[in-house]
Amino acid sequence: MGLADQEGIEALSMRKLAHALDVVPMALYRHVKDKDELLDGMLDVVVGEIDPPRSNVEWKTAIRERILSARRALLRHPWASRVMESRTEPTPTVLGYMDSMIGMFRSGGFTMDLTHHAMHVMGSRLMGFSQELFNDRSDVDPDLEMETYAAMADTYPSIYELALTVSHDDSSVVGTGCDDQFEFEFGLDLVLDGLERLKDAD
Amino acid sequence: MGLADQEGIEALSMRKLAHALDVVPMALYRHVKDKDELLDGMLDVVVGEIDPPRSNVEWKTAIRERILSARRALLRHPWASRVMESRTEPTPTVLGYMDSMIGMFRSGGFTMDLTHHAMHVMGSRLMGFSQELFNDRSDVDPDLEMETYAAMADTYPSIYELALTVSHDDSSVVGTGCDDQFEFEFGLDLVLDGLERLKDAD
DNA sequence: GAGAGTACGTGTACGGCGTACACTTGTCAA
DNA sequence: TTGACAAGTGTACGCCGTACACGTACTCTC
Repeated sequence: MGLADQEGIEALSMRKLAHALDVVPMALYRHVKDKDELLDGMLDVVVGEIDPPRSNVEWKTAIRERILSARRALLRHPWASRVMESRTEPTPTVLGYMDSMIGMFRSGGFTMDLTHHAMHVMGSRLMGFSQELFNDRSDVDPDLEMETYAAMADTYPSIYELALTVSHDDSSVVGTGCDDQFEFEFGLDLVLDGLERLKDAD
Repeated sequence: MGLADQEGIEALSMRKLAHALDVVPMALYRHVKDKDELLDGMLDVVVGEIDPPRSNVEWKTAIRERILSARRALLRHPWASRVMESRTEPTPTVLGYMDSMIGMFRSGGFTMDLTHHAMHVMGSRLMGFSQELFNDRSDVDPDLEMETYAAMADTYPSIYELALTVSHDDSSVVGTGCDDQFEFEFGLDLVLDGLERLKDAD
């Protein structure tokens, strides 16, 4: 996980990991069945970092807090969401997390049906991230970025307009001006509020 | 794309593609810079299959329809969402699609700010899919699947309970009983309704 | 019609990857 | 002392993307 945190997930090959451990690649296979099992294990550690839910608070607060905790865990390991997306089968650890999450909805008064839909709606947000179309990594020079936007003005007028507005709103001079944490919570609350309305409509 | 549709995206290597085209692998590099450019091109075709928005309808209908069209395009090419997730930079085609989507919100009366948040909230749903924790491929025997669930009853009681309910609700005898299309539209409408409330609150 | 440019395909090769299989080595209980 | 067992080793295979140098055939100009 240290290697993935520092060098990026694409740098994590069985060979490089073995080298980092001063060991021959095949030695790893005494400990994991294959690379997938290694990745599953890494994810389990990340999921294990998610705080347990607080009790004696209403469902919305409890779920909100837990999901934000999941998000913090994922932000600590930038590779985790990408790996998570690539997994096709959940590990027991993840199943346990989902089970507990379902329980939180249920004990919050959700019908089984609405809980089901809720889990679907939450989607990857349950794990502390939400699939964006593209990760706007801001590892580019902000000035240059604005130039890029300016060059797009004719071709993509709406994107340009949006970029302008967002930048001006930002307290800093320029830059992407896009607060990921805010956007995440905005979406989370939108969904949770919507679910609450549906629940109370019953 | 035919090869990816039929054999799965993991079977699409430059070598296999070349073989399918009765050509030597390096010949492909006369047409694409590298494999990423090939994948980008494939996605562009998929995005091109999305119907243009209908005009003279309210924003919510227009956006809803367009996203469902995007979803149909993606369902035609099961590999597309996975590849989309893996992309890090949008192509001009995708930028165009996003630009048009932003425009739809704007002309629907959204402030620039709310449009910005809206785009984030929609996330991957904009492209016709939404990131699920795990794709419950139902390529397993339904009976066996229920057995699996039953075995999980003690360890994951909430998942078991949910699986039971969902199965019983289903009109068919058993099976996953999970209508992906319904769940997608459920989530889409939840989000769109929430956005509408925020828009009108201004 | 000759030559040059260009579009396209070829062949070989390199360095990476995951991992199957057969092997040694170190440790410790009986 | 022995023998089981956990851990690490070495070699090898078949895949992958793709750099680089080399054909080959068509087209366009003089």
